[in-house]
Amino acid sequence: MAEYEPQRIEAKWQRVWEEKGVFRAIDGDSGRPKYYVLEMLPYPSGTLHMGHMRNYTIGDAVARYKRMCGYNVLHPMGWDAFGLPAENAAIKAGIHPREWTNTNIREFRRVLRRFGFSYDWQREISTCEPEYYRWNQWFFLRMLEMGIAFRKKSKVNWCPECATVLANEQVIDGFCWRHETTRVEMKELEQWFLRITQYSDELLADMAQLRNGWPERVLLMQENWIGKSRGARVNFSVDGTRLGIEVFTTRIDTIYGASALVIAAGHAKMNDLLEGVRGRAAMDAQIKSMLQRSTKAADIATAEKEGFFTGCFAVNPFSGEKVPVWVGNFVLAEYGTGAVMCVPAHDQRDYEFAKKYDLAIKVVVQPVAGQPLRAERMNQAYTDYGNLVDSGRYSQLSSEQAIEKMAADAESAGFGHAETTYRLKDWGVSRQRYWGTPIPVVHCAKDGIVPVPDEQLPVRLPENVSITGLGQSPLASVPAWLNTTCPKCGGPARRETDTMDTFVDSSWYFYRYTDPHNSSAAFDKGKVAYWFQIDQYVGGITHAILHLLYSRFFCKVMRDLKLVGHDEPIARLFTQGMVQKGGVAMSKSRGNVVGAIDMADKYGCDTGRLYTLFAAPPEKDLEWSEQGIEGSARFLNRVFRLVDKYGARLKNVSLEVGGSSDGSPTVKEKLLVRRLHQTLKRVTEDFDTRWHFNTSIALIMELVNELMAQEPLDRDISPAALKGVFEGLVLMLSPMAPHIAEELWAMLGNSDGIYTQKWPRYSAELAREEQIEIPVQINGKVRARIMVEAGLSEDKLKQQAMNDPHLASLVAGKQIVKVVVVPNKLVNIVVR
RNA sequence: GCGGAAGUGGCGGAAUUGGCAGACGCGCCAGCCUUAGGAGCUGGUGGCCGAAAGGCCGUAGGGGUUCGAGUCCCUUCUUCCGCACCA
Repeated sequence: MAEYEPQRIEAKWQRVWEEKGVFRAIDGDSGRPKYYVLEMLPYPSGTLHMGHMRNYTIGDAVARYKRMCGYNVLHPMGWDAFGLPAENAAIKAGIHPREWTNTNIREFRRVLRRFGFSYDWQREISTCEPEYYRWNQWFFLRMLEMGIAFRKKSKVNWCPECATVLANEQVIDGFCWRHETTRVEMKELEQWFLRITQYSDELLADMAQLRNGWPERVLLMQENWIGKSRGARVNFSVDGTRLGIEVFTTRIDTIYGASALVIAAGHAKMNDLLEGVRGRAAMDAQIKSMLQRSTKAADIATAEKEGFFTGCFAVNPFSGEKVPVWVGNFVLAEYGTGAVMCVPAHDQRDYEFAKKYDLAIKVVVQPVAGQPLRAERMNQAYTDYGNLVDSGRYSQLSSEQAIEKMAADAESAGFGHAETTYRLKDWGVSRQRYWGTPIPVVHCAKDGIVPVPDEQLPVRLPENVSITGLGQSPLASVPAWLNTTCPKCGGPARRETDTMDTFVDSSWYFYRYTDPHNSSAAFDKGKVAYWFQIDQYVGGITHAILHLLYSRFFCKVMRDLKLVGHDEPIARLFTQGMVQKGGVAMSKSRGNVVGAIDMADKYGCDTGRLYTLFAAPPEKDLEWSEQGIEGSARFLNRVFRLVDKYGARLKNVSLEVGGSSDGSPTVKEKLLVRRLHQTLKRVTEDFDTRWHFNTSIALIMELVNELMAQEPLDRDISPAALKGVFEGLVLMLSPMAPHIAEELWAMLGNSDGIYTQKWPRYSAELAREEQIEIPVQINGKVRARIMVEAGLSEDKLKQQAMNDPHLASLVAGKQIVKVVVVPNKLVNIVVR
């Protein structure tokens, strides 16, 4: 009797798969449909734990299933290898970032291989290699030509801990995304940006293409992030000066109700406005304290509204009314125009501000129905649309009509116009760090900023750099690298010392997998055309806005460069839940990780895979349970023992998979074959539509339970029938627990591996039950069950139910009002 | 505050189209086997009443539609996630 030894079996089959190259994707194979399934590439740092493994296991199960269904599957893996931790390690331990990174990559590769994921390893990429980042530089130069990459002096988010600039997307509630306790500061710097805002509308509109394949909430988060808002700009002139202050409003229809103009503390015209105003010094002090306080978003939102009157008045261009100009802490300098009109009756924030500082509350929009509003009776703002009152010649228009007409009138009168604003800002990509892609431009005293010519790419990172984490970009301290000649005039020039945000690397990496070794282009257009779009992307929800938005943006740039023919790179996205322990996501810093290798050593990777798929549906968070994984281990052991017990007897039996034996099948044969096909049907459906692997596994467990219940399996069942059932079982298990499946397949006498096998087709005929149990209800409560022939007509089913003696006695003496019959499902007798 | 997702036994979860609530697994209980078990096998396991047959209750709370509701509608509550003074 053999014993299930997962480690031995797993190593053995991994070797076979490797030797036969069974996971290789074939470029341009026209005989089979293509399927590109991808898991988000990991950042090689720390240890791989079961949270990572869950992600890869889901992708792998799908890849293997699709391969069995006859697809030419592209399932690659690579490394997001540039980034800060490598540099920090260099500072701390004196290891070169490249060495640190490559050591981690080796470890990650070892773990992923240990789990037997069906990657085409020949396509492996690592973003820190010049062969890869060279194309980051190439794309950057194209974007420079297109005007999408540009330089501007701007206030940037600066993390003192990272000693570098952060993108808006990397600032979380005013703190660094890597350092939860480090407050992000604002600094004025010359920076490189990518003009993602040029695609704002398209990024929004093309979500229509993603509606069917992406989770609703990811699209929603992106939509909110882009934050499109239609409204109008209106210029208020400051009384007694030549100064104008523009406001942005989505509710121009309420402008007659404006009782103040409120500007942000950081408003660009603050200095001009306060010029010569009395009490200036006190105001400056207040402004300063307001500017310092803008920190954590959640605090800001709940903070008490504060402000002060500037002593200036502005003229409402519609009404000619003079309104006081205030500075308010609730107005954002970065959004819209940094100034708002304060309409207390129709905006809740304005209402609170007005209440505190005793500003006039003037109702100018009345609800269409119900009691008319009266300012003195209001205890909150009325923010819905309605009909205008006390609004000059616009009175009686509806809000909708007024919004359109007033914007048009403002435009023809020259003091405003309709405008759309976005929350999305251009993507700052400059980083004052070493371990990233050098930005391929030089600074020449004569010619200014000059792009490095394509043929001089890649601009390689110098290897001998002292990294201190202090001060300027580390690249500035390598004179041999820094000093170069200007490609234009040949004179002395200095290289750009900023490197690119690593999100640039991951914005297009999945294209490189289609052509990973191309040294003359980022990729061959034909290969991308063959493999794209990505049919299925699998990853965590954490990247809902950063990576997934940047990737969409890059795709559109590539399309405009005529490199790709599609608008969106990813047809379907699946966001799997996190693996938690103690109610929180596994992470090294929390110290609650369950190591992947530990699991493989203790139970075998098949058990680890099976458990992560079984414990919860893949989109849900999963709480790791040591007892749970024991259960999965027990199950695989049971299957192994069962096949082992009868395998020898079945080895030399030949058959059609899942077929029945000749002649008249026994009751046991019919039952087991039927169960197999019923299971097959539902497991196939789970793979094709829902990805609820937990129910698939439950069904397979039920099949195994039935087999055990029917023991002994060498009596009343032909070897061929039994072998057919066993083989079907093993094939179904193979995408989820591939190693043990191969072993069992071999134990059943097959010399060709499962990797040569097609996914079994179920037969509706064989799956059909002959006799089924029908619950019979009386007034909706189950009172009896009757066994009837399957597929019985409505009339006959009703008749059989009514003829049942037990039911007849229950119904006796009552009036039958109605009988509801659902063929093959149930009967409900309604009595009075 | 806005937006979204969710709420089912002791636990993870199942119920795919409105049709037997609790599949499957964990845990627990009892038994068998064993020198031994963190192994294996068999049976039981939502609550209440009952010796049993059986009955009643039960999917966060309340209401509704329906022959029939975990599923649909209204409403309240709770939890989690995202955004957050976005004008």
